[in-house]
Amino acid sequence: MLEHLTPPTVFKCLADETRTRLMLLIAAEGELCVCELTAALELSQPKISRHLAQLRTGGLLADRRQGQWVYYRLHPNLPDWVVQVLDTTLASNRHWLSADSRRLQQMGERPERNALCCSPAAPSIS
Amino acid sequence: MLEHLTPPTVFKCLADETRTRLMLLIAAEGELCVCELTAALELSQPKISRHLAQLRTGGLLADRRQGQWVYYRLHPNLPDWVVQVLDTTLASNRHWLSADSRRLQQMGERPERNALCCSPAAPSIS
DNA sequence: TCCATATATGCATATTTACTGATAGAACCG
DNA sequence: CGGTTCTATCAGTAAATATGCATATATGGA
Repeated sequence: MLEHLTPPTVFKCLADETRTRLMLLIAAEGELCVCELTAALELSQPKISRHLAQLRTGGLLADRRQGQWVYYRLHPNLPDWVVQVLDTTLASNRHWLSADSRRLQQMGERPERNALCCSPAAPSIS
Repeated sequence: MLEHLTPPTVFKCLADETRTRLMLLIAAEGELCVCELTAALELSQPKISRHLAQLRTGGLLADRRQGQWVYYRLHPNLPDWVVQVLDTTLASNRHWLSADSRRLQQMGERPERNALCCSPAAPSIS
């Protein structure tokens, strides 16, 4: 299903500042909901949602709804090389992402994640 | 000089099938001239040249002229994480690149590379 | 100098992609 | 049910990007 994730397909998904920030934040945090991402990136909700939809359609992200919130995580069947690319990029570009990370940490009243029944999402890199 | 190579900037350069193939072939081979790349990808010379120019302008490739040929290699000051991303992608997508590699190997009368005075280009991954 | 080969670029066009604002859908709570 | 919050999508438009063709530039050799 995800085996047609060719290199240019993946890079096209990442070829936008908003989408790169979304992917790296999610790779770093494990799972985030739309409102958290909207707050972290300080962008309009429709804009965030549209880019998330693009990443979901492209097979890079998976989503689950819990109550009123929709949480996004890296797609569980993402090929290893893609995860490696994200981790490598994240590891060397923490400072580039730092403002977003900070806004996320300082965000008040973040929705609480309830444990998943089967497979809790973990960051691909701590 | 290359420190403004942010993740989205790099991914934008790679967000095109032709450019991804060019970058991975060059990463695999070390140094290739325009006519070799044109033969490997079976695309028109202006198209190849234009994409190479874009990669050069973006700071991903460096070029040198030797006689009538212009050779392209990964930019020597490319940040480590970019090289890692390329190597990771190449390692897991050899089959995707195989037709291009084969055409390159089977190409007749490839121009001969003379040794550089200072720093011979080596593949970033063998 | 004239010609052949290799590479780069200008221009017009076509395609893709992103953005804004408005609105629709879904879930929760009283 | 009615209101509120969170998320998704639609329509129209603007902007960025890719392409083909012709042509310009550069090098080497007869």
